[in-house]
Amino acid sequence: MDFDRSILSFLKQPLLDKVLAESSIKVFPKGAEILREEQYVKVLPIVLEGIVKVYSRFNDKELLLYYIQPSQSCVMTFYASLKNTPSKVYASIEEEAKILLVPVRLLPKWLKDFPDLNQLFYDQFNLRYSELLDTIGHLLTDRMDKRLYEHLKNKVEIMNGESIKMSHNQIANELGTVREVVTRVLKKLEIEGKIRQDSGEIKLI
Amino acid sequence: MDFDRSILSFLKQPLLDKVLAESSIKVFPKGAEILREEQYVKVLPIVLEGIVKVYSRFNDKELLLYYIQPSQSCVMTFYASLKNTPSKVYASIEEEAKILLVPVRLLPKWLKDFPDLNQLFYDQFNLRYSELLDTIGHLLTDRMDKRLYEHLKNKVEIMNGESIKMSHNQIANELGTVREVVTRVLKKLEIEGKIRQDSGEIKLI
DNA sequence: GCTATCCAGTGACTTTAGTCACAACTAAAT
DNA sequence: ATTTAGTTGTGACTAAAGTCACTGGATAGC
Repeated sequence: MDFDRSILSFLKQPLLDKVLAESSIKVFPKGAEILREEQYVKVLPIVLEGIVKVYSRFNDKELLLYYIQPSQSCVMTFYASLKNTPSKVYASIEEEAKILLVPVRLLPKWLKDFPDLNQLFYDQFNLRYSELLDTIGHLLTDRMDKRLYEHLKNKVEIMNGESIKMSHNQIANELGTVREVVTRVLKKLEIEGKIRQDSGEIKLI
Repeated sequence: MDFDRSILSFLKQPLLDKVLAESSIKVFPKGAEILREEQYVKVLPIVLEGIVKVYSRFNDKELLLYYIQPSQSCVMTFYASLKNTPSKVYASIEEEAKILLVPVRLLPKWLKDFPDLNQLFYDQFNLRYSELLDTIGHLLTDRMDKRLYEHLKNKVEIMNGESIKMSHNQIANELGTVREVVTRVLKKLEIEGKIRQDSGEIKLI
């Protein structure tokens, strides 16, 4: 159980002890798929380190829904587990992640014994809903150049890095568009002096 | 307190009595705005009869988010009230509605005393999130003709009526597009024999 | 009646994104 | 070293949606 306890500060004693006693910790490598659509869920993941990406797929198009950062959980998984319904989304590891796996069979009891825990999930639900609303707003009103630029800006912030190492194709997927469009728009952003690309890296300016 | 009690069957005794004792019922006329963005909320509405429309606005464009049908509540309002944060969405009356207004100051206590109540809100949150996901899916993959047709189909189903009486402009707003596009696409759907328009009514076929 | 306002219809045009086809480069694999 | 697969860059084209400008109808208020 080697991790920074302050990450779980949202869990008060004595709940924290109970959770830790029943849970396990696992490290997942970059790129690992941890949740497939239609999958039934048996553990609730709480991210301790790293970044998890949650996305949806429509026909052949994908769309990034949100990132789960340390001390956040996947509220979609929570609900799916609570109701024992299959997940509607996918999750994969964006940056190698250490994840606390909480067995869901104990959740109902904990929610009863520690009602404050509900707050946590309400907050997450609300957060994700708000993000989705923003996404819709962007889809509806912004053109690709703005969407792409905001996406990149958001990405470097969340990864708290300098640059982005992704293929144009991957980026296109996250935005629900196609490679050529990304290539073209990136070039345009480069000419406008907003980004710089070299050797497969994209740097914001 | 004149309404069909079975609509509130999701509230078990003795909570139901407490809620009814503290709440009031009000009838709102078609078109009334009951929630503005950025508004702080003091009552949680539970729809007993009629339909409430919840929508969002991005710059000048609107987009329909969901309908609240009888026995449903507005989970966005719930959260806003719980956290005392302003609402991010708008709500207006689509069909004259009888609404139970539950004062939010009592909610925290009730949630503690009757933990099952949380389920209700989780369900609503999940429902709304799923709907929003669908909306995004349609925005991302469907063209206007399909979006419009599905929208109309959905609308008659929810209103359980036969036809739709709305101006092209209103429809355009709900879909986040403009009047001319709706006019044109409706004409196209009419030629394809999927709908019929006469004297301001749209009938599905 | 006359006028103001809202609504539907439509042609012409522009813009944006997506599609197609193909060339050139890189890096890993045998 | 040669093949293979994945990646980027581009030009030409298409399709969809949005914009503009204007028409004629319907309706409500005075």
